[in-house]
Amino acid sequence: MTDEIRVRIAPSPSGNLHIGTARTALFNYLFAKKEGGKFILRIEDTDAERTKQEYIDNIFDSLKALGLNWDEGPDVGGEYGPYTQSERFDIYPKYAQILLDKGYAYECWCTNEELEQEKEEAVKNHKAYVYSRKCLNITPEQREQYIKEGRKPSIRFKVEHKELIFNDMVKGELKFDTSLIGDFVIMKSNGTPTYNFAVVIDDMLMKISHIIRGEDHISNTPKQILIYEALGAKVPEFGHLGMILAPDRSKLSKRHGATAVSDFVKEGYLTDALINFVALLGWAPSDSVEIKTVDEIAKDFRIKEISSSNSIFEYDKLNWMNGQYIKKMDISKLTDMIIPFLSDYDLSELSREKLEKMVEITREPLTTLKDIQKDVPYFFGEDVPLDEVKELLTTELSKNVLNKFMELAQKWDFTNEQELHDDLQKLRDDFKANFGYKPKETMWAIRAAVTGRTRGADMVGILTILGKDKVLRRIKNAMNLQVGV
RNA sequence: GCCCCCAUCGUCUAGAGGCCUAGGACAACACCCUUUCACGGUGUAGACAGCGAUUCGAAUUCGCUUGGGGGUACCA
Repeated sequence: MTDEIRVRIAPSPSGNLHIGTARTALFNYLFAKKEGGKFILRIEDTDAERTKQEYIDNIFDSLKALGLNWDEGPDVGGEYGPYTQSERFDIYPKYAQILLDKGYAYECWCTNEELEQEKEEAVKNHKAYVYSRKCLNITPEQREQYIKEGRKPSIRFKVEHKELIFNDMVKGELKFDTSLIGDFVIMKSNGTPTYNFAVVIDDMLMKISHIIRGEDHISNTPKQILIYEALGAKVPEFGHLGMILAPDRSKLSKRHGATAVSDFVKEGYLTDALINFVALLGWAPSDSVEIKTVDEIAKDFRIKEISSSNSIFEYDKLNWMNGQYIKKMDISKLTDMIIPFLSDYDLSELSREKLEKMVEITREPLTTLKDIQKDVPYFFGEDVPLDEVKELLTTELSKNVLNKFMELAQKWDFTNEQELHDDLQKLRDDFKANFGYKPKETMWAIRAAVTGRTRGADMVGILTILGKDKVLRRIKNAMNLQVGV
C-alpha cells in the first residue's frame, strides 16, 4: 500500500467560511504542499436543517480566493468520492453492521427520558456521565417488546476500557482514560450516522493520513481512534491547533464583527493579506520576514513548530499587513479591486488612466480598500464644499497665494506632471523668499481651495487629474469667498 | 461537577538548561524626513502568571496553585 500523504478540510455548510476554518484549511494545505501530499475538500452536510447551497458556494469561493486549491473535492471529483457527505448515506450503515457483527457495537433502545435521568444522576454524584450499558445485554424478549412498542434503536459503540495514548503532531503525547468516555452513539435511531462515526468512515475510505484540525476536536479523537481500531483500519496521525479567540478571549463570533472570510473581503481586506495574517497566528517564519505568500510559507512550514496555544484575533496587525499589500499591489489590479468600493461616485467622470492615477496617489494611507471612500470625494463633481476651510481661505496669505496661483496657472501645462511640480515648487520658493510664507502654508491655501480639505493626496497628482479648467474654477470659487468677507 | 488543552511585552511570537542584562513584528510614544495626512527612517517604553522542586546553573525540566480555553449530545 502507498503511504501517500493525504489531508482534508471538512467544513459543514451551515454558514459562510469562518476565518478559523480558513486557518485550519491553510495549515492542512501548507502541510500537503510541504510534504508533497494531496489536499482534499469534503463537505459535511449531514445536518440538512442547517445546510444551504449559498453556504456551499461561499465555502468554495472563499477557499479559492485565499488560494487554497484542493486536489479532490465535490466539484473536481477524485478517486475516493463522493466528497459530499449527504451523498454517502448508504455507506455508513454497512460499517455499523460490521461493528455490530463483530461485537464492537450494540443496539440501544433507551428513550431520551431514560438517558436524561442517567445524566442527572451523574451530576448529582459529581461523576462524569457514562452511559449505563443498560441495553448491552438485552434479552430477545425484551427486544421484541421494544419493537412492538414502536421504538427504534440507535447503535452504540462499545468502548473498551483502557488507557489510550496517541502522539499529537502539535501537542505531543495525549492520554485518555476511556472508561470515562461511555458507549457513544454511532448511528442515530433515524438511521443517520453521528459526526464521530461519519468522519472516521469517510477519512478511512478517503485514505486520509493526517488529520489537522482545531483543538475543539481533541476529545473526539479517542472515540475516533477506537473506531479505527475496531475496524482494523490504520489510524491516521492527528494534529490539534489552538483556537482563534476574540479580543475578549471568548469564541470569535458575529458579535465581534467579521467572522467569515467573505465578511472581511466586504470590509476591504485583501485575501492575500488575510491568509498571510492568519498564518502568523501560531506559526512564525524562520527568517522573521513576515510578509509572505502562501507558497513561500509552505517551503518554510514545519507542523511541529506550530504553537499549541490559543491566539487572539486583533485587527492592528491585520490592518498594517493589509496596508502593506495595498501599497505593493499592481496599480491596475488594485484599481479593479477598489472600483466596487467607489459606488458613491460617478466613475465615468474620470478616464481609466486618471482613475488609476487617483488610486496611485491615494493608496498610501489606506488600511482597507473601503477607506478610500472618504479620501476621494474631491476628485468628482464640479465644485467642492468649502465650509471646513473657510477660515483658512480668507486669510491674507491665502488671498495672496490664490491670486498669484490664478495668474500663473493660466500658463501652466496641467498634463505635464514634472513641469507642474517645478512650477509649484517655484511658487512656494518665491512666497518664502518674498513674504516668508512657509512652504506648507502656501500649499495649504491651494489644497483648501481645490479640495475643500487641508489634507489629502499629492497636490501635483490632484491637479493633473482634475485638469486646468476644473482647478481654476474651484480656485475662483474660493476667491469669491474672500470678496464676501 | 467531571475530562482535556494552554500559559514569554497590550497583541502575534523567537526561545528546545548556560549564547537571555529575553530577540522580532504590530500597536503606543518621541524625534527625523516632508506640500498636508500618510509612508518611510531612528529611538523609547513594555513580558518569562505565582509558589515549590531538580540542577553548579531554569523562560526552558517536574509538581502544585491560579488564570484562560475546549469538551462533556441520537450537533458538527
